[in-house]
Amino acid sequence: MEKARRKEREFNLRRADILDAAVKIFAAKGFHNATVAEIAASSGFAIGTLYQFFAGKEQLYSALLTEKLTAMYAAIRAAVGGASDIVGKIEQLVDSQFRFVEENAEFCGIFVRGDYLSLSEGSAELRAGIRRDYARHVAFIAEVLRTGIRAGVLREMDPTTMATALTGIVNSYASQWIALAETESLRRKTSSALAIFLEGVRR
Amino acid sequence: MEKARRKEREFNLRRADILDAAVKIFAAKGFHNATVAEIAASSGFAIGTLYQFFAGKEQLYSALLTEKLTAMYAAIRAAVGGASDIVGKIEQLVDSQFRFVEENAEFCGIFVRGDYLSLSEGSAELRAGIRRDYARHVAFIAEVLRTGIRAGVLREMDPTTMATALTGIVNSYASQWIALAETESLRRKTSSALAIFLEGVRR
DNA sequence: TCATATTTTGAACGGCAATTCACCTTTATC
DNA sequence: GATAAAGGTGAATTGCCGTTCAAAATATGA
Repeated sequence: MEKARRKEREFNLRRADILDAAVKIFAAKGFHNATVAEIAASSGFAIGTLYQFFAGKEQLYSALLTEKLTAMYAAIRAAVGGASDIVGKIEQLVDSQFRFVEENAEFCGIFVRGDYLSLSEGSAELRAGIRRDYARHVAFIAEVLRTGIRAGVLREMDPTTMATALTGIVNSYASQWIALAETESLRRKTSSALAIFLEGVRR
Repeated sequence: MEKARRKEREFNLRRADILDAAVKIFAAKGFHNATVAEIAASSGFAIGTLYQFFAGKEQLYSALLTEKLTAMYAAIRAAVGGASDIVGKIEQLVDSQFRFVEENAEFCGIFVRGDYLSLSEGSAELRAGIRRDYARHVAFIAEVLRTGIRAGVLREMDPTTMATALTGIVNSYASQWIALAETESLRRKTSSALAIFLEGVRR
């Protein structure tokens, strides 16, 4: 049936519209202060309609976070995979992360508010999932760094410890940039971040 | 009047008891999922009594955060002030921060939950205050680093940029330590953090 | 000891916002 | 064009806590 195809496409379009409206509102007011009514109004649907797309407010929020973060991690992996030498990979790591933040400033604002995980106790899965994905991301970075150590380019040091430092630096710059709503490109900080980290870990 | 003295002392003791109970509960469940009734029960008072000490739930939470953070920043400044050379100051910075986190693991857990600022829109002051104090802290670190640059020990680079990197590294280690509920001392990471940062910024 | 002031108490109130669902409106099928 | 299915609607329902406040308990002092 060709009908089902179109139906599904339209369903996904509407769903995406809702998510787009939701990002803005969640970023502006946080999970608890955003109301379902507001998201409905902003996306041009009635309250009840949202419940056709998402089982509830938390599921909507959860979908938003999970889908965007998955895309971010994928983009970073792709960028890193594109570079051949370790230093290039580290550069790509920082640069692709900064690029994502710039291109999704509104979404990333959710994390800077300090309340991105203010969920009811019931949905511990989202919390756990986000943590797990983050841990995997750090592990991925550690793996990249490990190859650098093996190759003798980076100094002997626990790669997870190094990866934690690198993500710390990157997140710190990104948070700062979002919090101050700077207009200048965040990527101009790439060289500073790299300079500090690379000199710090290079053999 | 000697009576007033004792009254005040007792008032402060009770107040501290409430805050102690509140830390545990807020750290375990976050601001929204913690109920006033729970905090009251846990501190051994009736609900109504809490309202003699704090005007409301948010004010209680606000007092908790503000007072502890003020103490933390003061402790760090004192530690840094105790060292004479730049490298010593940076060491103290990292070490005193880690010490605070270790000694106040429960409190710091509030920040790692990802919902420490999930407040009603009304109390933007707390949010603003916490941000302002953090910005001041970074500015303080930048000032310390600037002296290191002037002295020719650290490389020429915007000190605020350096400070942002340093706080990023430190926060990253601290968050990791709390999130994983590690039993080993966090301070064993001091040398790694310093190694990376110092090599990264040293001239 | 008793009257008065102070403090404590927790049931009841009230507001808020997520969710539901009976009723429309649109679309599909014959 | 009639009928049915699917999708959309938003007022009403519901449950949840923060907050209040009249009454009870306790402290003060003459």
